Amino acid sequence: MKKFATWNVNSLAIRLPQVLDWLAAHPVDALVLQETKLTDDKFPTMEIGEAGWQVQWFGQKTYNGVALISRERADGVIKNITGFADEQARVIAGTVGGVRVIGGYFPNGQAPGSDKFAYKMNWLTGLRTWLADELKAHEQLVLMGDFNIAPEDRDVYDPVAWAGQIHCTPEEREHFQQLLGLGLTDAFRLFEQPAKSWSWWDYRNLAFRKNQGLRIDHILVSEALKGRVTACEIDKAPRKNERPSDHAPVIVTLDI
DNA sequence: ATGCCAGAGTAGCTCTGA
Repeated sequence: MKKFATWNVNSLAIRLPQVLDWLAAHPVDALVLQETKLTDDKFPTMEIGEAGWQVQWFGQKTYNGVALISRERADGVIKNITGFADEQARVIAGTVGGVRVIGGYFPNGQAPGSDKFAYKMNWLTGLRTWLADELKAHEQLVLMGDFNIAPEDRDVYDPVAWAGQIHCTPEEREHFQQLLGLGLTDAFRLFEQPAKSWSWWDYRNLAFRKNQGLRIDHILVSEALKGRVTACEIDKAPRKNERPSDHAPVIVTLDI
């Protein structure tokens, strides 16, 4: 049995103690982090290593930044999307125990029609092109991260208000479907899930207390792993911490 | 119609996030 997880921590400098606590309680094979918001020289390599974990990291100043924490050392580590030139640190990939683990912090996109939205579309195309090659090279693959896409209306607390808004545009949802078209499966939807399951809640408006959120953090698995998924859950517990990230971790369990 | 909250850096405000 293997477990993999993803968590947008919204600053690892702030959230490191919570990440170490979470790992101690959830001994996963690999955890990918997004929005570390740290330059590589400031990454807490020591603290993570002392807790008994291997780690690969790829960051920049102020924004973005990703990491791959694993029990076994990750091989074949790649940073960002091969073939897609990018100033922003958004992807880290590595092979852990024979499984290709890809962690991504997908662009936010800000608003349809903006430059940032155009960047998001180009980035998604670049990701898909590269992923096709990764899937050819690695039969067992998990793509995890903050996709910044709510795939369907049931992934949105108020789909009428959010219709056509960022994370919910037809263009973004089409890109999500094209990722599935590569042979990937949304592990969360392999199971019956509670209605109103979200992975992100706005810090404002008491959104968590009112359970007003979006499901934008996902775990997609390759064909070879699809039949091996035994569970996929969102862990809301860390969102109840005193100083939480606005995102919750998502965990997948595989019978491999 | 807008901002709410949170984090980081150019700092005592602006930018970005979702």
